[in-house]
Amino acid sequence: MAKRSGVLEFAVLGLLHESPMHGYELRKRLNALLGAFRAFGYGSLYPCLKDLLAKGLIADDDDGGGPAKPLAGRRSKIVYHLTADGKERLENLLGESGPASWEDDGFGVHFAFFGLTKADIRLRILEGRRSRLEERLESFRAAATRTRERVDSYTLELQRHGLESVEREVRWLNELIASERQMGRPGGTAGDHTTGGGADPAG
Amino acid sequence: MAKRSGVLEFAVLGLLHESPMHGYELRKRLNALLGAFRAFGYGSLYPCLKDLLAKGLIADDDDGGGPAKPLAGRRSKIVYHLTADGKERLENLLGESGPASWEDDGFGVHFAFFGLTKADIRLRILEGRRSRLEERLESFRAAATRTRERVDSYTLELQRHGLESVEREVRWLNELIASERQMGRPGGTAGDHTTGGGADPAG
DNA sequence: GTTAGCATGTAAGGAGTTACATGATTTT
DNA sequence: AAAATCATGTAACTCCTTACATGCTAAC
Repeated sequence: MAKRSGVLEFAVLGLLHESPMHGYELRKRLNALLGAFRAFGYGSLYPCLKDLLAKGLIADDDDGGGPAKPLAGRRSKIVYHLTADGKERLENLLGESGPASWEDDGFGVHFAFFGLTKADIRLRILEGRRSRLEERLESFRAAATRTRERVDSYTLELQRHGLESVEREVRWLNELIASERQMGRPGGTAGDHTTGGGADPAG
Repeated sequence: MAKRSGVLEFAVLGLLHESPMHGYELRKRLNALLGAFRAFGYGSLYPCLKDLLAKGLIADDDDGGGPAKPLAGRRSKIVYHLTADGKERLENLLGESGPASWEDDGFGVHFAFFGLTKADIRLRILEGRRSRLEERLESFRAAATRTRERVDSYTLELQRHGLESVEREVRWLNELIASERQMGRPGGTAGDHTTGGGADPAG
């Protein structure tokens, strides 16, 4: 049930919430936004837009906008925007803080739209992610201990690097969580967020 | 065409090359080996074994081994081993050094079996991976520069973290490449490999 | 006026996940 | 003998990728 929870759908809704866009531009923004951990092609994006359109979560500006097509029968750009239903769906997605938002993909999108997310949800997602990673660390370390004698140095090196990467992400999360907690103190307003500042992340 | 090139198939062949095993154990070893970046369930593994069996790349010990089943009609363990064809296929996979071996998944498996890989191939894969990552860095940085003004601090933080992760992997690769080059010097033997030793990987 | 890049789409299919279903063996 | 864990498997499904197909628009 957890699944990968439609990263694309979420990202598209989130981006269209900021401003209406057409597919081609959407794809660029998408890959700039998620670039670090995910990339989509047109073959994924356009069918997704089609679905969202069919579900009534987005609409193209052509509907009721009169003859907006400048030339022949086919328009060359289709600008999509969120509908009321789409906004509602996005709100629901933004409100989720379960397992789906801790997985690699899910976490990435959720984090990318933290600017639209309520403070308590942000914190729960960050903490969920952290314990997810800590679980992984434990099982890696357990597995590493059990099989240590019979692996070559390359395998070992791969495991070491993987482990360090995860440890690094945990430290990152710790900083973010601390920062969130400090922010939440005074009024409880979910407004502005100054990115850490200093806090030199020396190992 | 590059595809994701059957990570599972490769990993299974590689593990069975070390020693014959049954599915359940294979899965544990698999997830210990690749754990850092990939995990598979039985729903993936068993169909894969079935395929490999059908292709004649692996065989279960039951074939020609007489009545090895200790009890009733159903055996409770099925131990697989590589066939000659399977060994050949593995050799081919180990000899690949194209784009498929630079992608996230592909690289992971290839690296996991560097112990079985020839020195020149190892070097080519490491260098291929490095330039792949450097391409990514460039396009990220370009995208970041273009869209900098209109993203919130969380998006920025996500991109920064992603960028640093990639930079970190590049540094790791640099160390590995240097180590490979030094190793290759004297006799040209692809035998033993002492893992770096010191070389404190401080940021 | 042609190349390069913008822009939209579809059909076929690969790769793996989830949930389900079942039985054997070991531990308590 | 109950519980845990070992062990094997299947069917339905989701999500995404690849390759293909097409036309518009700006630059050179």
